[in-house]
Amino acid sequence: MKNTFLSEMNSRGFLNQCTDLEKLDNVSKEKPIKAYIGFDCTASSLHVGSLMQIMLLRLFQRHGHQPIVLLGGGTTLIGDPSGKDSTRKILKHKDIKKNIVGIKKIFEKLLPSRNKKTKPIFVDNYSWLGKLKYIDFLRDVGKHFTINKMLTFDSVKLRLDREQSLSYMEFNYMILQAYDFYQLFKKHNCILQMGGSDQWGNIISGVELIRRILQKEAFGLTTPLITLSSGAKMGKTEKGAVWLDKKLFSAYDYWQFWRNTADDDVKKFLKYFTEIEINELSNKINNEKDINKLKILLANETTAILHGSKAAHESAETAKTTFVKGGIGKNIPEKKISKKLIEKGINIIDFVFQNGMSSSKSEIRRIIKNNGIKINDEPVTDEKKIVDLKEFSEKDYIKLSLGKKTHIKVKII
RNA sequence: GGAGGGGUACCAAAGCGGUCAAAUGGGGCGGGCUGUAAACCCGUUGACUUCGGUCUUCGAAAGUUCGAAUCUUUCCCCCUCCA
Repeated sequence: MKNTFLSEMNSRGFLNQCTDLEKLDNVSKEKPIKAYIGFDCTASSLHVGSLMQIMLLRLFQRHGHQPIVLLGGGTTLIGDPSGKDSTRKILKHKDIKKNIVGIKKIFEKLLPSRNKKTKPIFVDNYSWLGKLKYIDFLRDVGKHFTINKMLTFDSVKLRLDREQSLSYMEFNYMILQAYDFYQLFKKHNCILQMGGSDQWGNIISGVELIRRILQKEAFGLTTPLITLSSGAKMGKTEKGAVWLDKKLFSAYDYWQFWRNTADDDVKKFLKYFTEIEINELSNKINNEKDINKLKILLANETTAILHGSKAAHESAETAKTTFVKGGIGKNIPEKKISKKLIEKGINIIDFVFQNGMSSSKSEIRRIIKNNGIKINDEPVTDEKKIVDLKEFSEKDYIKLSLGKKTHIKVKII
């Protein structure tokens, strides 16, 4: 294979399954194609769980193709049963609309749009699903699906096997997604649908629907499921989901998230989540003995892609001064406190509590007992300690730490 | 429609009148060792506390009792088997 979008996908480890790899490669070599990935609109932002799909769209663009981002304003009303144990709570239409606005912003940041030929096309499947007429839909689309076959798809089968209920509404999800593909094929000549491996069933339903109605060939391909060495789900931390929106998850935290990647996941993540040329990347991976340097590289690259290289640089510097030099970096969250309060003196527990480092005073007490609270890197041993101006004798701020990783700067104003 | 089993903390799961803020395991958190990793070890894991305690928890509500997660009644929800 030459350096095509598929060959790069393959060498970066994105390729899991494809309906017809060879043919798709040929078609995409001849001329630019369009591909789509659908995204649920269950929240107002996306989190790293969706990042792989976004990286895939960027890769697709780099090779001169045009991506279509399908925002599931219609399908989110139903809820995809794939890979889920139970029915999700049903969202209101107006919430979904709000979510779409938020999610679109993320994409606008992550998918370059300067080049007219590769700039992303945004569609909301509510625009056609919302207009469907039930009887017509059943006659035109429903007749192409057999219950026999639908029952064999994992999304349905697993639920039934486990005797978990699957509503008729959810049962229809795959038909709607198949119909989406059909619509995009017709309207935009979109010949490829991509997605995570759990989407395989839904994707091939669409490929088949297109073949049946239009007698045309469409393609589907999936990416592997990301598994962490720990077995946990990607993107969950003690602070909750790792959002791609700066307001929900700061650039510094984002950098830290990647910096804290487990050893066994680093190489894989570098391939997935950075855009370092693949040969160059392989060299780096093979020659770098110090795995921590690779983690820093990963954190720098991923943060630069999402929040810009300036934010990445600052986060790296902050981490360096905070963790390596034991100082206090620029991007450390800063809290302010009035001089008056400090002059009066404030109990350490209240001080930590008011700075939002923990939501429970009991927890703060416990952590103090375990030497987990530090002021300017000195452990606080007495939970009755009063914080006053003495602590600020050298500078107008102090470094307050909870555990090894949570540090804030408290400044007097 | 019939018969039975069950709902306990973040999750799983013990407890079945007082010694229960509730065993144990997982997860989380803090510490140690390290490399801001993994593994391992120690501590901790309802809230508040003047560290004496106080308050709120065992599906929901009402009741019995000096005293209830434990007994009674009603209600809600899950599951298994049979038809």
